[in-house]
Amino acid sequence: MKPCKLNNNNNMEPGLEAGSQCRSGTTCTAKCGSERLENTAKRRLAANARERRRMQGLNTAFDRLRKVVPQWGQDKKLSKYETLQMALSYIMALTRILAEAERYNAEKDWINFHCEHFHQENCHPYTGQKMTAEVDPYAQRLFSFQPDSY
DNA sequence: TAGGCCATCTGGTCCT
DNA sequence: AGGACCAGATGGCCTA
Repeated sequence: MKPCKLNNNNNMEPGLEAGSQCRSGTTCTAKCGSERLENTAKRRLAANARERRRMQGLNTAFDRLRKVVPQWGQDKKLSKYETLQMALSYIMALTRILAEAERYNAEKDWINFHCEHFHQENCHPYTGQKMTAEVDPYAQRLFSFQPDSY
């Protein structure tokens, strides 16, 4: 039999081992030991259940992440590792898009301002029209996102 | 059948 | 003290 390693039983003094004296005065015999084992087993089962719930929560979070991350081919669901890698790549791509868009807007404003004041005859001021990917080099460059290979 | 992925159990550690 | 978190072990399922 294993020694009384655990000190969580109220009847046991810390550090006592099987066969030594309990607080109640009884010896730590089969009954005491079996109660302790029972408590240990109960706590283990409770811990297992908590761990299961925790992992289920984690998996739910992974499923939610899979839904918002690009999936290359719908046939096979991304593994957890792939999901994290894809999320990382996706966030970086979106960050790049934002940065480029801001820079693009700044350039556009500056050009419009420059035209209004200095070169009106040669300018084609920005009208807010959408540009297609075929004619807009920025759009082509920004949406060429590919997942990292690993 | 080997390898990848996953769920679960378990013991240890940290935190409240 | 008890719960959360973590990492290692193990076994099942699936696919190439």
